[in-house]
Amino acid sequence: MTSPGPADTAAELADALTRAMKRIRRRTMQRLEPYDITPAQARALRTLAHAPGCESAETMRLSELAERLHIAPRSATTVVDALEEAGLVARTPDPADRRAVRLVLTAAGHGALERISQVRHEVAQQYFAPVSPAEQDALLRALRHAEEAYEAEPRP
Amino acid sequence: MTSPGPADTAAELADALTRAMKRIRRRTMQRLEPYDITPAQARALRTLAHAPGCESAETMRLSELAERLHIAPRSATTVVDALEEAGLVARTPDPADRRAVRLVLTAAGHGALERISQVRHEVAQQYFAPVSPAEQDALLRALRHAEEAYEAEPRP
DNA sequence: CTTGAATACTGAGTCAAGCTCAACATATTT
DNA sequence: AAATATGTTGAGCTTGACTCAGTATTCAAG
Repeated sequence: MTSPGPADTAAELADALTRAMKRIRRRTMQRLEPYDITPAQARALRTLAHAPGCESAETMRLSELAERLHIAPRSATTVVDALEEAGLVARTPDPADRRAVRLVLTAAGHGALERISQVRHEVAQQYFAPVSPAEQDALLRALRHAEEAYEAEPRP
Repeated sequence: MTSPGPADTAAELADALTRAMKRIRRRTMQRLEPYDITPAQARALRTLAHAPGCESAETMRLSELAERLHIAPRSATTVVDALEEAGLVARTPDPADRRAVRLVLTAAGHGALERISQVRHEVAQQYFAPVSPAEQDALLRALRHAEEAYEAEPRP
């Protein structure tokens, strides 16, 4: 509380980040509501779309989805049930392992995903409009820098 | 996906922000667990501490807390019940308006708050360690810039 | 081939943290 | 005196998770 060193900057950075995220999340949710996409579904869809090494096919196992969402497999079943009922995702058999279920995005699922990222883009663009492109770039680089370091050296 | 214009930067910025916040929140929670402070309680305490014009006394009405937390007054009652039971907050009568309840942090409440901000500082510092102080400053300024603009022109 | 492990589904019951609605007591304001 | 504001309470609902336990199918190793 005496000398405004790097400690304070980092803490204030965390605060500023929190505020920004709150704003952006809140708005995104608001604008996604009309489409009947719940936050949980949006998360699942985005996770499903960012399949790991699968460049070509958006196909993932239920267990893998659970892991990536940090939820229990039992919960993932319920989430996928909802997604399937909404016609956004289909459960298809895995040819290689007939116990497994592969989750594939339907056309509607792709559409929903499209809307989600569209809204995210718009909201973010609007929020960051007052920040100059150069500053935006700097921001992005700094965040990526921190993230890369985090990924490289994860202490759980 | 063709021309990396400002739209993409903003969107990627939102993504990066999301990731950063997730990391920081997750870690902070992990490190706060041993103290039996739930996220909701931490939020309430921090809100209570950042009383608006009250530089000297951390005193706030229940309705004000509800508003600032964006929760219903009914829910705020429950939150404060828990906080009071944990001995972190005390309900005291408002001398000026005897319907009202003023919420004041107890000594334990101040202690908890101290731990919370300590942990936040440490986690943030650790996460942003790979980012140079200059970059951190730039980051902070940019975020504040966006935030100020947001506050100035809120379109609900 | 049998056994054990893995993958997923299901049901039951729990929890946290919100919500609404409705009723109520007490104060304040008009 | 009547209307309004502040807070509390109870009941019941919702979301999005959780655990535990049991089942069916399939796979992999002995």
